[in-house]
Amino acid sequence: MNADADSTRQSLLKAAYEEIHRYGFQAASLNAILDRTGVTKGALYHHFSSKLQLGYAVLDEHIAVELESLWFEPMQQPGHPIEVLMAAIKQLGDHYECEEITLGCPLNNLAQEMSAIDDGFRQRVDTLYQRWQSSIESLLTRGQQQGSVNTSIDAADTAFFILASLEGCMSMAKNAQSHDELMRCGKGLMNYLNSLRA
Amino acid sequence: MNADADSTRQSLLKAAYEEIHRYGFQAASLNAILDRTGVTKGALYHHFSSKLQLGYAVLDEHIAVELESLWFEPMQQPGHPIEVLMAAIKQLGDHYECEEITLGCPLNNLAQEMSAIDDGFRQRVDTLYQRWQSSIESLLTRGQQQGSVNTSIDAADTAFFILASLEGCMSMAKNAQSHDELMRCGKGLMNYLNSLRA
DNA sequence: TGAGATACATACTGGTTGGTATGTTTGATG
DNA sequence: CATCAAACATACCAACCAGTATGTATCTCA
Repeated sequence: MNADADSTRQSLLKAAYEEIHRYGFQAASLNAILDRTGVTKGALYHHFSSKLQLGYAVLDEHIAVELESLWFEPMQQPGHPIEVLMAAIKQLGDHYECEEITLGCPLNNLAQEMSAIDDGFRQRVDTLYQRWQSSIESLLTRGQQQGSVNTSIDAADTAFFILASLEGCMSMAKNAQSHDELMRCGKGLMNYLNSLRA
Repeated sequence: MNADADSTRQSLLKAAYEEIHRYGFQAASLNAILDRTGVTKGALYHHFSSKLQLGYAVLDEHIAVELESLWFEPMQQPGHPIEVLMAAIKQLGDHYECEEITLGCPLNNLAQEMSAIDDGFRQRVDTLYQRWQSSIESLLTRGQQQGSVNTSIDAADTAFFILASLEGCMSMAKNAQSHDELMRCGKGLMNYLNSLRA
């Protein structure tokens, strides 16, 4: 694939991501994506064999990459595990504020919409959630070994609950369409995280 | 409206609820709902002026009623607030197990899908969430007055976080398609609730 | 018993959807 | 320079969608 071809592919992915983020996968219109990019239908079907494959590519190549820089990288920071976690959540909240709270977490949106009706989506989302969860889990385990995190908790279960709460907070904020509600929820989450200290 | 007319209306609401629960509102097909019920299109548009109004009716007359019996009634039980809360959550989890975990919480599904693109849905969901939250809040407040709940927490913020976590847990379980994951998440939630005791 | 409203039933429409068939242009390679 | 595949472009299609126009039973009530 030459450079031009790759750039049209990327612009399709970006436009598809935005369209899906706003309207969901099923309601996302290929024609709208084409209008937005100026790409023609022939070009789209040259790069992606179907709407479904385009959706998978958005997950694999766009959302997964964004999650990498927005979450997995901040989690690599040194320091007190609880504080690293809080900082990562805070950063996620800030980014989330910028790009329209009302659109929700792209990953959670797709999970909600598609996991019950398409297994390809479900498995991809599941893989990302598992990586997400284990990144939290290993942070907690490290803290337990260092003596900075309460050893009476189960790291895996707790990590899972933290992730669920985080998604729940973003979900509630999306519906309330209010940053205040997100902050409110964030407060509850921070309280909980503090209760995990040793 | 006579008894026959009301029963066709109810069967439309039920089928619409099921179709929406599985595929979402936008992807729900009126023809599929008609096939499922044996009702004709003329009858449907006699009872509901549009697909949107049908969707609103599903929220107002089906989901709201279900939430009433599944949550608000159990919350009226006497006893230790934290234990009442836990019992209500457990009951919700049991019911949730029966009717296909993979379909998710009907209210949360609609919130996710529609709140960003239709204000009628958003406001209805918001109202239900607010009632849901304040039912938890008043339980916590009662506990604080009785001395059974930690007085250092903010009842409103905490109630909001509990609700968000609950929705998050159901959301994660939906994607994982596993009751084990729901239980895992429930364990985390129970731990958190226990930490709120005085 | 007759008039009018309620409760349907049937057939249809315009618009949109994802997808395809068939072309043309462009760029790499021998 | 010729060749061939990659990278598009245009026009079209059948299926489906929500919604409507128009007709007909049935039920109520004066």
